[in-house]
Amino acid sequence: MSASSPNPKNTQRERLEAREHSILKAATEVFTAMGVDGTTMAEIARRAHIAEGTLYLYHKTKQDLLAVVVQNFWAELTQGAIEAVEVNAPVIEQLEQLATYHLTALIQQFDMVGLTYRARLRHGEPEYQLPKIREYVRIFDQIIERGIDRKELSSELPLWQCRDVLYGALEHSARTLLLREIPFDASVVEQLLVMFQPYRIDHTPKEQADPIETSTLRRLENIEAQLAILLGEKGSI
Amino acid sequence: MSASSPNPKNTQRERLEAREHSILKAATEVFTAMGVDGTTMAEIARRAHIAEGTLYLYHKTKQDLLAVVVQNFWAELTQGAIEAVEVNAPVIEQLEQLATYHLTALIQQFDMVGLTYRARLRHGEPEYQLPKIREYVRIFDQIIERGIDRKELSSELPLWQCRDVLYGALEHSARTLLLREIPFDASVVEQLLVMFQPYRIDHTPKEQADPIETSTLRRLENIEAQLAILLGEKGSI
Amino acid sequence: MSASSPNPKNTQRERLEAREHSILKAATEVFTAMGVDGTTMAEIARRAHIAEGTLYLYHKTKQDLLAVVVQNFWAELTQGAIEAVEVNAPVIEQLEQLATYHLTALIQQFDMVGLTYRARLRHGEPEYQLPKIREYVRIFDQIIERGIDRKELSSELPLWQCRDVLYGALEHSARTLLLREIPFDASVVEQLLVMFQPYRIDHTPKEQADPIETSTLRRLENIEAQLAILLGEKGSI
Amino acid sequence: MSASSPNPKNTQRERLEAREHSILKAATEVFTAMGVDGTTMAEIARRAHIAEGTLYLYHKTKQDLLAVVVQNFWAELTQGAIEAVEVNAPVIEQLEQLATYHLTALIQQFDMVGLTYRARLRHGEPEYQLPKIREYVRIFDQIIERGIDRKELSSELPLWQCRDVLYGALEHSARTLLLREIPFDASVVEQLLVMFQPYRIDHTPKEQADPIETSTLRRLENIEAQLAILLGEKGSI
DNA sequence: GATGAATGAGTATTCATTCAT
DNA sequence: TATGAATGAATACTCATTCAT
Repeated sequence: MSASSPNPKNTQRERLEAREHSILKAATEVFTAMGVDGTTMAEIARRAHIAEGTLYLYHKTKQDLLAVVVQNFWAELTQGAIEAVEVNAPVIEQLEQLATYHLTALIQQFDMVGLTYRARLRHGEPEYQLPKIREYVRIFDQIIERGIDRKELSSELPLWQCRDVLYGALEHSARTLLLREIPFDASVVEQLLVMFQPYRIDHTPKEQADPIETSTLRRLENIEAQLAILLGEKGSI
Repeated sequence: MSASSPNPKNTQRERLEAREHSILKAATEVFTAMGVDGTTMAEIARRAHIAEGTLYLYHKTKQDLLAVVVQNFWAELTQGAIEAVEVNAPVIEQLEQLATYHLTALIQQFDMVGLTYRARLRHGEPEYQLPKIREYVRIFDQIIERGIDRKELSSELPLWQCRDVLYGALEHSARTLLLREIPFDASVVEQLLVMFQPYRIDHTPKEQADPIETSTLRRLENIEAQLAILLGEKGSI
Repeated sequence: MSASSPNPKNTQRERLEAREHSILKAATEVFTAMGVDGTTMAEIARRAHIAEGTLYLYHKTKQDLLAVVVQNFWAELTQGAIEAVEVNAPVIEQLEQLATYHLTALIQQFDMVGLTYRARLRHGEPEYQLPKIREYVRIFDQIIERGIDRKELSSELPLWQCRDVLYGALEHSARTLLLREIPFDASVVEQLLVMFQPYRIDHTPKEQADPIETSTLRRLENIEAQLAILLGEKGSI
Repeated sequence: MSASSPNPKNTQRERLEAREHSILKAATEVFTAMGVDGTTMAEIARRAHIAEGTLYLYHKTKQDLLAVVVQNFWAELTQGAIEAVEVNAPVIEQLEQLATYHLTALIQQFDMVGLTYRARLRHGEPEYQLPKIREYVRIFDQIIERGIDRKELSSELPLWQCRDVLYGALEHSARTLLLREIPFDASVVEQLLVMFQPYRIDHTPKEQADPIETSTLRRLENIEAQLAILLGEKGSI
């Protein structure tokens, strides 16, 4: 690297990255606008200002390209969610922030949801989990964990049941809000937060839980842990 | 056809209906097994034991046939839901029955959910509502209305917000339960019913169930269910 | 079947057969003229006056079509060979007739030899024998068998060694004769027939023809043939 | 390479030759294993450990590379044949040695025969002769010439007819022997050698050929020579 | 109504070849 | 010379839909 050129090697790499980016941009536009079947590799290439063959240097298959587009969406969503949540706020507020962000984002880019389902299909395997979705989902889990750590939430909270309810409800609500052409509705989020009420821990001192009951809980936890091992933790998101 | 036949004119009509039925059956099988893109009109015709051209006497396009298949599914789902709900039970129980039925049915025929989304797409129109789905959704509304009539629920209850949460959560839960190969999980339904608590009008004041205790019981039930799976009763609900 | 139409059912069948025939004709022309790789399904369809898709109703694959074209060639060759051989002539003459016919036919349609090799390739199997070739080859065997039956040939004759020598030599000779633009050369056939001398059972002892004398005559005949070419009768055999 | 190296300039040339050699080796392997169509320049480059573009510095097109590969094969075959033939043995034995060598070699590397035919095709030109094959074929001619010189063979022997029969028969025999999974069969060679019997000159004294006949022969030879000129010696191998 | 042969538009993918570094 | 990223032409095959019997 000579002094006259601060990053000469990058010239090439940067070009490649710029291309990769323009391909992704073009693909996202076309997939979103035309749907998976309506999308042509030729059209993506045209919009990315490259030759059709070049597309295949970056993505082996139309399906692969779709998967990358979708992954990309969830990665950006993750980034946005991280920024939307104030870590120091009460967890119940954090949940509200996450839910609000999720609902808003889905409403704005609902096409990506359809693409996500199409991207999951994989050689007859029933479902192919996109890794980036898992990362996104982790944000919810982290908030709950934080809440339990801070004694704001009961450790009894059934994690994935709540998670499924939250995301499922928000996704579906986004769909119908779009249908009704309503840009956003906070009451949906409110409804959902009710779900967490039973697990909120009031810090005003109250009676200690029954010690016998407590020991029962501990035994239950042991059993559950052992079951999880037996079941191989199959299919957990 | 003998003269003794009570409805000779039906012979012809019956034939048509039988054909229509076999087409629908074949189409449902193929769409479900092969996906929309993997399905060919030729294969449907073969399974229905009719000529390819005949298909088009009954359904103008592949899309239309898909739509009818999907409509049919929701119509049958509606029928099942009506039978699953005991009109005279407390509405909160009716909601539980509906939710349980819905979750169970989706888990068993989740492929139809994917088909439903594909059937909605309509030549660039953003969404094409399938009428039969509306009928299905009405069942929920009717229960709520019944509850308000009977003074069991507050008229403040935000109807469609709750509806979206309920259906969205159940659909998504069905998806992930399938993924985890769990045949059914009642706790999802229970979580959702909490949502209606604020709108319950309790006539006989009674103690609020301890949420922790409740959840403990639920967890016990889940453990039993999972043990059942391990013991080879997989697939039974 | 009404009397007014002698074969009404055939109308349809005949159409199909006519199509099949025109496809084969077109395919043969194009494959022969352009080579396997130079041949396009579109071009074949065009020449056969049918749609491209129709081609696939008759032949599942380009390879399959090629195979049929080649089979067809050998079937016709077989027919011609049967007609060219006089069953009642001395077997040595029959062999000459067969060899002459074979050489002549190959010279006229040598492209088919190349196609034959290309048609043999089959999914990585080293060689895929085309059944019609076997039938063709049987003609040689039958003559030999006939000769042994009639005591004109010794049963010591090594059947397939001689067969390979005969066909291999004729094919290669056809190739080089074409290269030299010589329409036919009887001396090749004569050379080959020498091979059968040791196995001839001569019933009427007679003088062995002087090989030199014979070859002199043959050369004279060739000269005449070549002069004929020079005089513009090129192409006639 | 240090200055003590006796030919420092060769370092560079040697590198080039090593590359050329590794390209040829790689190309031969891939063409042989995958067939012409199954072979990609990329794969050849990979096996030769060079960049794709570099291939084109050594060989202008894929066809050219194929031609070189084939030429190379025939050059090596020529070398082997020269070594296989004992110049001092009786010519009939030399012919046997050549035939045996040829048959053996073809059986071992029969893929090259197919490649040879594919290499001949040249942009619509009917045939494109590979020079190295001519050199190989010359070996046969040399043996015959030697035989005539040594008075072991008659000068009447029709050179190229015999040549075609020999090579054609051997090639075809190799093909079918492979098919029958027979590694080698000497009887094929034996069969072929019978062909030369009529032209063998017995050194036991016998009657002088008819002088008139002789002069006739001489006149014939003159005519043939003149005809050859007229025909332009076109296409002779 | 029923048939099924015919249609032909539509496209992902490959790969020999080029050319800017 | 060497590289390997970029090119883009080229094509077999599918399948929803039509229409002559």
